[in-house]
Amino acid sequence: MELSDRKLKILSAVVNNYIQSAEPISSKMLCELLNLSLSSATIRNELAELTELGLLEQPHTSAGRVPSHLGYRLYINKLMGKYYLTKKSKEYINSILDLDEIDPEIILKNVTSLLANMTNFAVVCTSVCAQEDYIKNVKLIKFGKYTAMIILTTSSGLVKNRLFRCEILLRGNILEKFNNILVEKFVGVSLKEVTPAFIQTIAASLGNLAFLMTDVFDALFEISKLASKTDVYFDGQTNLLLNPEYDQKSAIKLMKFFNYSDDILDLFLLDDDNKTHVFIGEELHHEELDQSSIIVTKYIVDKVNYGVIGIVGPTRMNYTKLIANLEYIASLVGNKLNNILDGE
Amino acid sequence: MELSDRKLKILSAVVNNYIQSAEPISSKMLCELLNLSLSSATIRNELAELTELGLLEQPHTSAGRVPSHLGYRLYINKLMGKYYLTKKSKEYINSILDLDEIDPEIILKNVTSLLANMTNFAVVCTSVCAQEDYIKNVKLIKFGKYTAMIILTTSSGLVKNRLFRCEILLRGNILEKFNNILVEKFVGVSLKEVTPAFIQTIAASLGNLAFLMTDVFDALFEISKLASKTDVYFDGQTNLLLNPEYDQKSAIKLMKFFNYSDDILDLFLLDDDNKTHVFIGEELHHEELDQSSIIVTKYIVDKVNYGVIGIVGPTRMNYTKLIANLEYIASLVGNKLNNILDGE
DNA sequence: ATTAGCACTCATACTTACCGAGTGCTAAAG
DNA sequence: CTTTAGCACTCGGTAAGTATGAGTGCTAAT
Repeated sequence: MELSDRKLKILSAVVNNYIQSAEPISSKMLCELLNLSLSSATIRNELAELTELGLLEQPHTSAGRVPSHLGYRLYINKLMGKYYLTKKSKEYINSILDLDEIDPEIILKNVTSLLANMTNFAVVCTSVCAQEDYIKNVKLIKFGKYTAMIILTTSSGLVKNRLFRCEILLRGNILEKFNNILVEKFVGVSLKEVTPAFIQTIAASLGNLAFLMTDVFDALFEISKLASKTDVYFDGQTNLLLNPEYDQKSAIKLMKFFNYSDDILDLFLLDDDNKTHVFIGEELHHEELDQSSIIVTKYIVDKVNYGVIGIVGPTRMNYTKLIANLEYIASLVGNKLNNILDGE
Repeated sequence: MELSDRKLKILSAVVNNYIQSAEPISSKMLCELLNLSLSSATIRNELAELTELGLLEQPHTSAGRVPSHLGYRLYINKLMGKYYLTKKSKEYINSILDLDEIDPEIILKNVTSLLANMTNFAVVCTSVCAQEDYIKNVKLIKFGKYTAMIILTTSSGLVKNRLFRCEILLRGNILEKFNNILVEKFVGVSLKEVTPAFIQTIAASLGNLAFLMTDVFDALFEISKLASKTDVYFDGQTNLLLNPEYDQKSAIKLMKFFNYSDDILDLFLLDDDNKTHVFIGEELHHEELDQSSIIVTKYIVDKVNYGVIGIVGPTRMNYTKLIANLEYIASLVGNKLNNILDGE
């Protein structure tokens, strides 16, 4: 079914204005805004049909129109224009990100909080999904007579460390020996490969020594597991409280969802394409998020690896502007991490 | 001015019951609870005098009584009994903390979230305030042609790492040389001593080499600064939304305060004594916290060093129980960290 | 010093009324 | 066939009035 140009124009106007004002849009209001030299009655007819089609909704009989989820969907897919960031806001973003910082973890935390503050919504950001990550270096540092620390650095710039306890007395340069073995056997190994079975194989090749290294291997396994788990940075949850669409009750629900559910990340998983995606309300399939939308995109590192950055806010959000900001920041982050890892 | 025993008993009953019910306490209610074989009229007279003294308040003329800040203060200082944790809840706490984990950062994060979940309030916890902390080890790891990572471990078990960029090409074993110098010159040095001036002195003693190490020294300075800054773990902010005393508006104010104010830590600074402290409402001197109280205590590590753990909630909270839990957990954490650092 | 009794206060809930923004529909005009 | 003026209708929001009942303060008797 085809929609007339006029209908599309009207729908577009409703969405744009509702995003601004948070109030249902009336026929009279549209009359003024569109200056199509049409009477409000005509607009009303059009609105009625758009409502019939499920693209608009009425909070109650005597209220103006509000976009439905379908309406938003159409708007996002077809109608909304492209937003171009002002030079000023680009500069602002650059000024925050262009610090000398080259630690990926810190950069990503900064990005998350920057975006949360700029948008006044909640922001989720993941570390680089370490599909192809391998062990770049591993260090053992003596800490006490029976305690040591293992520090693992990966090809994607991640550093994880962990204290662990050894059953055997760590005297002399025994840790150094262990360290040499770890380096020899594990540097260059993909994180995914570091399984108990794999470690077992290595251990077997070491004869008696392997027995002394049980705790070291355990620690290596744990730290590898940790390093291959995607980190999730989450900021600005409380920003959502400031939005009129969330009353106390739904805000509480939302917060609980964010705090107790471990699978927020699932919401941000994307297909293979590198486009920005928008999920609206019910499309998220979580009752708590029916009034919320998510905009999510990838930042690409090293051509194949990537992380995701996403914004969570009420369905009534300024999609064009947010998408522009998000994509700009994602591209910056991608570049930045690329530069760092290029090992230049 | 002396208060009769009976008055104290009544005040105590008001606080105890108000903590439970969150509703103003009436004279009739007290009559039943106290079974002093007094009529409600007598109680009313007593209540009037306690109100006169500023220990109780009335939300409005025809409502029951609620403790004032002064009332809470008296209750906490003099009246409340000691709460003994049940074996079961001790066991519960132990079961969560007695994991094999020996990484201080992870332990403290766990403690913070455990306490937040147990109490349903917000919890703040600091890392060990590193007054006496010194550099235990420092490592340089090559990362790219011009990038390296510095990893600092301190005597209190802290590990901080940071990527940094070098102007000079990092070829051969040059980093190893630098590393040896750092270890030789800086291991054992107190974190507080690592100032630009101190570094300058060291550099001067190295002659030409110092020039090549500029970036390394910068990185060392940055990472020392980072390591000597107390970490603050904060959890359960959104729990506060669940409390009836915070309506949308005050909750928003509170969240803003928590998010944007860097000096939350100030609220938790304590004197030299090792007792648990309670700050009630206005005593905190922050308008946003007028309806809130803080309970805070120290965990002691190594006899002299300590960190703090604190609970933030509405003034109407179960002080005895919370104090008991807090102190128990603090002592566990102290012991645990002691064991780890004892280097056994 | 204690208590029964009573008038008084005030938050809460419920009803009623009214306003006005906005709609849907109809019938006339273009 | 499209557009529009006009009008009745709907319904959320606000305000004002009313009843209810829990709880108080005070007085006078015990």
